[in-house]
Amino acid sequence: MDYSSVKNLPGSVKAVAVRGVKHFDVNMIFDCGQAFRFNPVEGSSHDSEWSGVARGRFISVAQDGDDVIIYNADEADFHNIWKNYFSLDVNYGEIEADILSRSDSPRLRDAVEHGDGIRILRQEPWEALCSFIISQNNNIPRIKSLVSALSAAAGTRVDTAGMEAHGASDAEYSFPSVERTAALGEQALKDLHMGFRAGYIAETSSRVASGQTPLDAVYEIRDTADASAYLQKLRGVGPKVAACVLLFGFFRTDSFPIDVWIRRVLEKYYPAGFDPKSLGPYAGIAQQYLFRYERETSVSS
DNA sequence: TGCCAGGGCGCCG
DNA sequence: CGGCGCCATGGC
Repeated sequence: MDYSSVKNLPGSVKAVAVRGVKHFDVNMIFDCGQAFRFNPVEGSSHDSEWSGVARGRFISVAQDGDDVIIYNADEADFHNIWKNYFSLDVNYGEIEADILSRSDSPRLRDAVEHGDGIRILRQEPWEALCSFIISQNNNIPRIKSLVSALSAAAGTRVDTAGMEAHGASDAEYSFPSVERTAALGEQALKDLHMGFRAGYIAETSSRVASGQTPLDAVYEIRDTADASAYLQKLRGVGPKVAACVLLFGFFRTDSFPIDVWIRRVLEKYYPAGFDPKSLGPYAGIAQQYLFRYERETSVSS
């Protein structure tokens, strides 16, 4: 547990305060490229605040030191949904210690120190799968734009009453179910500017929705390499996308996505080769620290 | 303006 | 199998 107490807050909008939160930095969590539907809240009265749609609900997550306030959620919602979504039932202190115990790389140590506060979100499998198909050969701002457009086109309206001051637009939409995505068809996806990804999403969504390759089956696959191979049966899913889906959509923390940024890290600091298994059961979380650290230290240089 | 982006596919040796 | 060109699009 990385929090100490939970309590409803009075106010015009329902809100829940989570106190004594550890290893939680809302800016890092939503700005590390794992989720694409949250944006910073302009004019927030908190130190930092991000809002967006997850699990079919519009929420805003504000942070002041060790206090986290979730707007448009109450204590029951926290225990039913958000505790799990933010993996607050997981002890990140132990995870960081485990990672560091398996490597003497000063680079990794720096990355972990600077990345403390990142948490892996437990996103829904189809949202993760579709989002990371969209992510291929794309940049994060445009990924967010495309995921937002897809949600508006095929998602359903979510309640934003009273959330205008927390970044809610006139209309917010859930991420579309795989069935509704499949119903869109390839041409509609092209019209959303998905480009060459339109065919991938059309084919994969109908294959999943029809039950030919159900995502639930992944839960039954013990070995992560086998789970990756299963996902790669889907069109538009290669090793990188599969790894991201396993890490962000199934919380398989040993899954280690290798993208262009991580490839640079490995080439520079592990020229003799690198085996993700050497980082243990939380290699995927270590990857997040390295990913953020590499991007952070290479901006305008 | 041109390079690049949290890659995968198809083809070629 | 390993390497390579291509794929649409727009951010920077």
